[in-house]
Amino acid sequence: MKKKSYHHGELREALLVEAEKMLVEVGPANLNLRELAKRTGVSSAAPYRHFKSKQELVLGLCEKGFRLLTKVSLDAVKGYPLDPEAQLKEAGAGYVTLAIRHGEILLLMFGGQGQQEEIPEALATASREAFEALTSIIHHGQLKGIFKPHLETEELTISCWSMIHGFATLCRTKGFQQRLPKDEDKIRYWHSLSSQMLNGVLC
Amino acid sequence: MKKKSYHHGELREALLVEAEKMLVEVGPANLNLRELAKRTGVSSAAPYRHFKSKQELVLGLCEKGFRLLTKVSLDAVKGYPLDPEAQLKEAGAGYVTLAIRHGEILLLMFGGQGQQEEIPEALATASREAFEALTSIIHHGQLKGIFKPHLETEELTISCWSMIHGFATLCRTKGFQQRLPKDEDKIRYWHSLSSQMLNGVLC
DNA sequence: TCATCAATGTTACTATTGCTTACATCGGTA
DNA sequence: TACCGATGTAAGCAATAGTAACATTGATGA
Repeated sequence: MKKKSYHHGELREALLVEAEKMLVEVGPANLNLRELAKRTGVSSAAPYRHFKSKQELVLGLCEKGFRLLTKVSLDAVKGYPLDPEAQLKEAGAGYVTLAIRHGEILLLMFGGQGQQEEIPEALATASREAFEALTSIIHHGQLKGIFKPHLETEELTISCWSMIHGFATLCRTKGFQQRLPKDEDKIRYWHSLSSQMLNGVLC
Repeated sequence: MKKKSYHHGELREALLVEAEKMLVEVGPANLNLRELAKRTGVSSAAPYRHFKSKQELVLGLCEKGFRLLTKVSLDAVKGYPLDPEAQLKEAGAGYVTLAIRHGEILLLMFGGQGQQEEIPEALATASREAFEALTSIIHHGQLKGIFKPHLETEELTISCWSMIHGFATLCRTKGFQQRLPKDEDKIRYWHSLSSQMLNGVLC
């Protein structure tokens, strides 16, 4: 049981966790710090000790999201150590799962909020690492001669990311939800799509 | 020269036009009705005669966006009347152009704002029509035997849309902007990518 | 011709919310 | 143990979404 002291102890992390829950409930437009503070059990000014502004809190969420994204690719590599093609498909499936479970954050990451003028170093790093993790899969696939080796690695990565990212974000639109109501459907659909989509990548 | 009367005349449309300009300048989070009203030259309460809430104005922007998207596909068909493959590539290029010119609206359409609980009929229709316009290209391509005919049309459409949509939205992320700073670069890049990406679709 | 009316705009207001300032409380440490 | 930096609270300001009551207009029909 948590001690109920004057100081919270891990307020920053608690705020991020609560913020995502709230995001799911009320949407990005209705996320407000007063309510968030109340839910977390602190005064409305307390969050400002950990985030300079509401915007910075949102960027904190984005950073978490990119780290999740990186983990998706890394886990895919671990899951199929010697099979870049399987890694790529698995990474895509993980991406889709992420879109289902943490869709609101994904929207922040690639949506309006996370795309402002000044991007903090921590966020830029997290974003770069996510891209590099996927690039690594592609690169190894090229070295093994499974993915087209005559193309630029980056170009191939962007191509793959476009497919994965596009499908994952489309999964979150209303019209799509009607076609694929259940989460399992989306994953299954991804596996079906990825085969034909990756035709352009495989040798 | 405009007449300066008590009544504006076309306030609804004027607000939408001004809203997009403002969106580009200040971002979705900082879009506010007071400033928008001032820019349009009316009082801060006037917009509420045309939009029940700020949210509804945003949905109005989304609707405009989907109509632009529909036009992209229809124009591609007109441009290459008998060549579904060229139509598809052209539609993709148009999509990318749209992402460059009206990126903020595209983010609203597939981002958080446009994805709320109740979607008005007009917006749902506009969205459906955009999807159908692309579906139509794919379907004709299948009938002509250019696109894989043994696959479900819808599945093929989703596959294509994922690729196009993914690349178009990625075009708007910071990391990407560094790699492809100029607009022409992005279009050229698209043409380069689309060839390999469409490998999974063509016969 | 002109009284009427619906549409559309304005002014004045409230409630909410982001953020700041001044003060309170805690845990670690010299 | 007395201090101090980190972290919390309370109170309040300014901006903004939305509402209500009133003003202006052009169209309509007796």
